[in-house]
Amino acid sequence: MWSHLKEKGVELPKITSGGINEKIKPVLSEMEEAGIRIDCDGLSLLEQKLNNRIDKLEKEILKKADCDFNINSPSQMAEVLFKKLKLPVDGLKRTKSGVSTAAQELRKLADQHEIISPILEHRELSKLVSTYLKPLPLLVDENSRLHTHYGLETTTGRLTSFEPNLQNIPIKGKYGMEIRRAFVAAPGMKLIAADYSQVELRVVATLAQDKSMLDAFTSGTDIHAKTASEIFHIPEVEVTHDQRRVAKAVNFGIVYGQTPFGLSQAIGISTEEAVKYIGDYFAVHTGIKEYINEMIAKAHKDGYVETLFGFKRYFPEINGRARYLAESEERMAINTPVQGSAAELLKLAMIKINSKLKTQNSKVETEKLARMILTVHDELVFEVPESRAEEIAKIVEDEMSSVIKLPIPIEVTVGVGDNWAECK
DNA sequence: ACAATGGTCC
DNA sequence: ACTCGGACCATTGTA
Repeated sequence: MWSHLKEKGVELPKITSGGINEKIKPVLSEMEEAGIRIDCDGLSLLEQKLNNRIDKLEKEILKKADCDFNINSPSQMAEVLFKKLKLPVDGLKRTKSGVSTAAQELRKLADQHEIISPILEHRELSKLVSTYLKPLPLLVDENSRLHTHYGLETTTGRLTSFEPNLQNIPIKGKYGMEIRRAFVAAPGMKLIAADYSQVELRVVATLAQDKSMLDAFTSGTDIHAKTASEIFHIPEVEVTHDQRRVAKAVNFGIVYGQTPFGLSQAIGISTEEAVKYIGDYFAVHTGIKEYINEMIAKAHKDGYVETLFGFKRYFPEINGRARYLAESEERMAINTPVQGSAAELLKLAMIKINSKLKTQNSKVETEKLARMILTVHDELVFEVPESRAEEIAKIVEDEMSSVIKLPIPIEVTVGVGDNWAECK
């Protein structure tokens, strides 16, 4: 499907998507076995701290509601907010059972009642405690190491992580980094974190042969700033923080098969504005527009699309009468080659790096092994002897950025530290 | 045991 | 009326 890209400078190794999956299985097993060391005391200290705050917030919320109810229950929360306190429901999303109390909706009510702010903070903190701080320490082995399990059964070719899921460890917010600080290197070792920057946008630029995007990545410009200059019709140097934020959402949306409504919801603008931004975007990015049309056409005609390495995803409903299902599958047809090819790049890099590390490790004693211990979609984490950290960081960076030859650079950011948060 | 709701990540 | 890709997991409430 993508063989024509060869003339444009894309060189694929002799491996198929299925071949990659067979080759990565032993790599994943090794990573599962290796695990990652957790500072349980650190987590439990943070848990206590958050629990104290949660207690205070709970008292505050119940007092402001002037009744007793279960804050963790969306239905009871809706009852209190919209029946007892009579907060306005217009413009709020609804669920099957009533008015939504999702954080995104509650934020719209922040000015209406002082109960909203403590509720949002309570939600945030109780999420961190119940999903991460409490369960993770229960799962460590005798060496304080956490062993996730990796799965290969996704519709796009990405990996999954479960029991526990280590691919959704917090990073944003007030406490995200504090939690990542508890993912530590063993004594005498360092962690290395290496991630691809904007790999999905680089992949779609390549698949679509979109001139504007290829130029941006070749010259190393800030891709979101460039998009902002295109949709706001201003010079790149005049782009404001907020314009860049909007442009970033547009770029993300491209990869997702975005609709004006979806974009408007994502960044809180009107659908009219969203229509304008998307229209102006496609006026410049004709390659992307064509890519989208081609994937939709192919999915309708052949019933599937595929990734760079030939992974196929089928769309059984795309020619059916259910419009919603068909449109949903059209968006998947746009996204799957992008997300799936990016996943294949990372898998191939993992296979190559694992082999390289094996060669390197053959010279050292068991205690000084350099191991790949975690993968999070576009990021790899390693635990390596302190003395070899810089040398191995360089190897990882080189292997990741040269994993296959694209017409544009594949940039990699590498960081070394004593814990995951420090690797930036 | 299961669905609904909500939330974390890329 | 409703909507942008891919996952996993905790809690509540119902069956």
